[in-house]
Amino acid sequence: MPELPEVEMVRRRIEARCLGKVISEAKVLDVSILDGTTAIELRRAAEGREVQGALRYGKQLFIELDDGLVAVHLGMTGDVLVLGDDVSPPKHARAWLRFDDGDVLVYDDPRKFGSIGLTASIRGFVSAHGLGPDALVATGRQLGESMSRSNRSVKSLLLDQHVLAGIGNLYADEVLFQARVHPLQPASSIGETGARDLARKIRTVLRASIAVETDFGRLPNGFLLKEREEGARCPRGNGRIAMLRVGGRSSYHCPVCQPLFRSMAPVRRRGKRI
DNA sequence: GAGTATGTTATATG
DNA sequence: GCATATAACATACT
Repeated sequence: MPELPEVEMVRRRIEARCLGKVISEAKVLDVSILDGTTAIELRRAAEGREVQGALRYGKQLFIELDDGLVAVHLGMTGDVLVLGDDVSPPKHARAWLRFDDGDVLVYDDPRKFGSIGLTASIRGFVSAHGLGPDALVATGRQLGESMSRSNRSVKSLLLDQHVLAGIGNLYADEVLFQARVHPLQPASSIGETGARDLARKIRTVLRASIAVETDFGRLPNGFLLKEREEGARCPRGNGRIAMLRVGGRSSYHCPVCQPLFRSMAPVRRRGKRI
């Protein structure tokens, strides 16, 4: 489910359905999803409060209450549903907020990699977690700065939330395909121009997905996500899609469109002499 | 049973 | 201590 565009969809859902509602009951069904808080604390923070906003930073979601924010991370399989009183909750509901009008906001998460916590401010949360700039607003300069001083592969950097917040495995592949960059290309070889182009492609790809409500089938032609599997035809007609592992994650790419250029000298660390 | 999965982080390694 | 790579987390599905 959840990379930046999917989280943005959830944010919009909450904004559309929950704004101005007062929480009558906050219930935690599985405490293992709580991060840095307890069920008691969450109740105290939420019950009787009004939902004033739904915000997002990278993949992180925030439900703004009168006094503080509920921080929700969807992990790998998390989702937030807003259901009527009469609808039975999904099988893997882990927590819910019931509103005074009977609607229920349900946090559903089969694999329980997600989390729910409390925070006083987004600024504080972002700095405490060391998150990089949100992928939708990150500049080429910011990206180039991080890339230039890393010996890692460009894909590992795109996935690193300390560098850039919001890109996950699927969108990383799409961005690299659009930019015609091989996932294993050393980040330090990307250069200023390359980083500017990557930053542009990141915005294009994320916006395109949000525009089709993350329904990959409705993406325009030319998007890898429409058919991201080994042996599929390259969307540009240049060959077959191949898969390799980068940092333990499957990485689909077109070896023809995205050749690997070997390679440049690694970044020299401080203090090293030849 | 084996292998895979949209994420993060603790732990290991050099 | 730092940069980087890998294992582990829990569950469902092919």
